[in-house]
Amino acid sequence: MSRVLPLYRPSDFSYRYIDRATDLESALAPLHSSDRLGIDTETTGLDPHCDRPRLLQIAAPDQPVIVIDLFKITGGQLQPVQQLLGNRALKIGHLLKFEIQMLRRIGLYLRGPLFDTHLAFKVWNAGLKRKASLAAVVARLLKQRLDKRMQRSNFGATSLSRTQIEYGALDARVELDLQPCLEQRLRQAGLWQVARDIEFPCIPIVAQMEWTGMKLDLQCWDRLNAALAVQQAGAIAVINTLRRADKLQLSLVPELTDTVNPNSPTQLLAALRAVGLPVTSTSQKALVPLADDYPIVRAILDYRRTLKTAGIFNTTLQTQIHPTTGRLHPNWYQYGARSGRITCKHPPLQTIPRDRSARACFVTEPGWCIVKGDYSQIELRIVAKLSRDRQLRQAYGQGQDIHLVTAALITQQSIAQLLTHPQRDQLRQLAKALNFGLIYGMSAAKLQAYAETKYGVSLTMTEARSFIRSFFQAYPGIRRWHEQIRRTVYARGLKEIRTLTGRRRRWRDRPRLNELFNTPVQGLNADILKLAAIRLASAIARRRMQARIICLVHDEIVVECPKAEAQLVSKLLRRCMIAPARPLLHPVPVQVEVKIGTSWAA
DNA sequence: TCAGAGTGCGCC
DNA sequence: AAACGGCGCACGCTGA
Repeated sequence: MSRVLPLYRPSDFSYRYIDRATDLESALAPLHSSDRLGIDTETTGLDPHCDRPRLLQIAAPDQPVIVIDLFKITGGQLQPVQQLLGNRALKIGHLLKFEIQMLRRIGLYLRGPLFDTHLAFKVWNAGLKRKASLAAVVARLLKQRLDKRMQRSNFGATSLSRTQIEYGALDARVELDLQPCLEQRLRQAGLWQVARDIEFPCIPIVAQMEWTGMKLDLQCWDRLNAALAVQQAGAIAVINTLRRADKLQLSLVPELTDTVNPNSPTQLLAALRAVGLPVTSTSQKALVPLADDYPIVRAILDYRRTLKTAGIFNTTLQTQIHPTTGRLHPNWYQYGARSGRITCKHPPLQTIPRDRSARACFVTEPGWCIVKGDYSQIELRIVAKLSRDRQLRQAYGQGQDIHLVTAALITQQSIAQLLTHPQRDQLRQLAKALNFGLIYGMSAAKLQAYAETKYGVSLTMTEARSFIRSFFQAYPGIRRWHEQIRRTVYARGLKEIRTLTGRRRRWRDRPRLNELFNTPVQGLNADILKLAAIRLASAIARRRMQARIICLVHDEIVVECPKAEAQLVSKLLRRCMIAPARPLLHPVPVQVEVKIGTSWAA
């Protein structure tokens, strides 16, 4: 049963509304001695490149909240505000990436250590589906109700109502009450380091990525889409030879029957069965084995592949180019995935096809270039570290091709023998499927399907089972690592697991084993990427360079910089990616590949 | 009519 | 018993 919570309204609450530049300096003076400041803005909208901040509310302990009207006080008059925002006090806010961008819009820069109550709540709750809005966090932690009715009111109005101003002041004030409460919980749960050293320092980078965005070469993109359209037309022509099964039976005039909609699994399945194909599903897994024998199946798979690229990117990507900046400004979610990974949408830059032709459309301004760094096989290296498997560690230690090593181990051949093996490439592909699947506890049935669809390797169930057996015999450390997680977490019914840095993922119900195997790996991967980005951003800032991080894709950092900075950026990028990873993966070596180019394809 | 679960597939 | 994890998006389909 949900009881109605009391309205949030601290007894000592007061505020001062400042709309004259002459009052600003004296109003802010008492706040300079405070070591923590609650920060909030009220804006005319959510787009930092179109909309404007109207109010800036700054709360300090035992002081009235200062509410500054940014329509009335502007430009150089805001100098005293910048002094405060740039000082060494802890800046506390909810979703600070947004405040940072809005303030930047009017030339104010928020500096100093940050404490984000949204992210702190995420760190504490990762894995649980809990709302993390300010009101939700206040309700859960302070057991009070935050009045949000003014949130969508018109903050662009010439004069603001008393209620609007008070509402803004309360939002800044509540940050001061939330922060110690959240910090205590994080400390008690052993999550303070993750919040302080990883999540909070990452906020300005995320703000920067949203603010800067990425440039799309529209002509390049159109050419790509034209080529895709041709491929797609070809595939559709083949598919159009299919007729809707229901009409096929009913109609005496086949010419008038409808062709099947290739996007409808139901219609497709019926049509394929009607022409005599032995299928029970139209999933990739079911269709791939038939592709060689039936052109129609090949056409369906081709169609789906081209549709994917064309569908998302032809229509949506172009419409998402910002009218003011001419660039794509995705939303980045710093704690988007339960594992701690960053996610991205509108547009989903992290799912842009990997081929050169697609990524080459992501470019930069004349005189600038793109430098990108990739971790080589970071997930498998993390497994080598966590499982302490001797084989795996040794292979990485000697810089061997890990997929080939696995191929050698399961076939009981030496690598030298394998190099001259007639099916060398196929065996390596199979080993790749094993490496990526089995570390997270994949079943024989799934392995069979996975090897087929992803790597084009056909296996019988018996073969799949025997490969799994050989895999774990070859890597007994991985088996022990699984066993240990099963024993110490799964069997005890624990509902959380952590990464090496202490990041935690929780479950409401009992987690599945596979999730328990995966989370420490994917989570540590996220930790490493964030640490690397933080290090790089600070190296760039220290040198007052113009370079900026514009995209993070799980094991990849993309930077944009003037050409003159390229060499230095590539050096820093490599150094900053290796530095945090090395101690976390020790003794497993880290490998980073850096490229300089004029597009994301580099 | 519309929200939402389901399918399928792009990325890591 | 059931079994690789993490996402976002477009689509057809379903049920209220």
